[in-house]
Amino acid sequence: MVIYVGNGYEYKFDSSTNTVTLTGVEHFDAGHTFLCGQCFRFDQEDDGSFTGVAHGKVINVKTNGTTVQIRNCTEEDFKNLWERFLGLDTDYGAIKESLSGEEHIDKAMEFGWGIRLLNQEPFECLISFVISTQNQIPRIKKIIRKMCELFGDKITFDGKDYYTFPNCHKLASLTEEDLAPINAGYRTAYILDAAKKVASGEIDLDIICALPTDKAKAELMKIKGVGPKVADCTMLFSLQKGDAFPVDVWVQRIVRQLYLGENASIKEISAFAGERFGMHSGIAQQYLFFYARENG
DNA sequence: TTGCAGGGGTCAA
DNA sequence: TTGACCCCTGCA
Repeated sequence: MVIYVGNGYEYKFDSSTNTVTLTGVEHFDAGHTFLCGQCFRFDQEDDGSFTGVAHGKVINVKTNGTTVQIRNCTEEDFKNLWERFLGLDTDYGAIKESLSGEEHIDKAMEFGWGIRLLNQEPFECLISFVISTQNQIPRIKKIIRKMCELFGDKITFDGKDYYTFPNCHKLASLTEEDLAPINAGYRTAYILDAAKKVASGEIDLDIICALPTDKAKAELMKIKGVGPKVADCTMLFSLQKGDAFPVDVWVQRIVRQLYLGENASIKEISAFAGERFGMHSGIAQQYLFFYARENG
């Protein structure tokens, strides 16, 4: 069975192995997408593929040129979850065209040609980036892994155990003592504050998603441990705010070096992004971030 | 082996 | 605007 999906590629579904194979997919590479720092729950396998958990399910994603293979994936889940999760419903050719025309961003886009913005689950994304503050990726992943092991649900794939991300009610029911084993340090209180505000409805991520970016950001920043950077990451990676431009140390470095000079403030960097990259600031940030980090 | 600096920021004063 | 912050890692 071959079905035209409508975003420039075709897909085949093999029900005997629960594998979806897409052909003719441009602008997508699993390594670029999962290693550019937007998510912490997908790990690389020996064969170069990536396995991770989202939406309470495990999938394995492998790219080879313009072919994408997704294992442990039903046809229904592909259409309802993974096409959107992986950003395969978005026309990256058009986005890149609108961003190009200047040497630095062109070089960054060429380098990270296969990055797509994932559409992650908002609560998981929020908590993950609260954990990310003043922290390094291996430790962020470790804390999240431990939290899922202790408070998520176990699912098995390929003979290995994986764990779902605990929901807001589960986390809101915990104490700092319960969370002590994950070693999140001072972030533990922030995790609990976020979980309680979301569980109680004081912070409604669906409503925030429908707000314009500046208002959504102000709402998110009512949570302890959520400043401008964490709010921008949450909006960009899970609330479809493509104009959000998270400014972290790497982005500061590269924007100063390439565009604005040593003395540019974070405010000036944000303003520059809005003017230069507009509604696609977020994906531009990912290209620049990946380019900066991979090249020191 | 031990000690120290610094890390995908944020809070509080 | 500035220091402190949990804990971990890399590096003398």
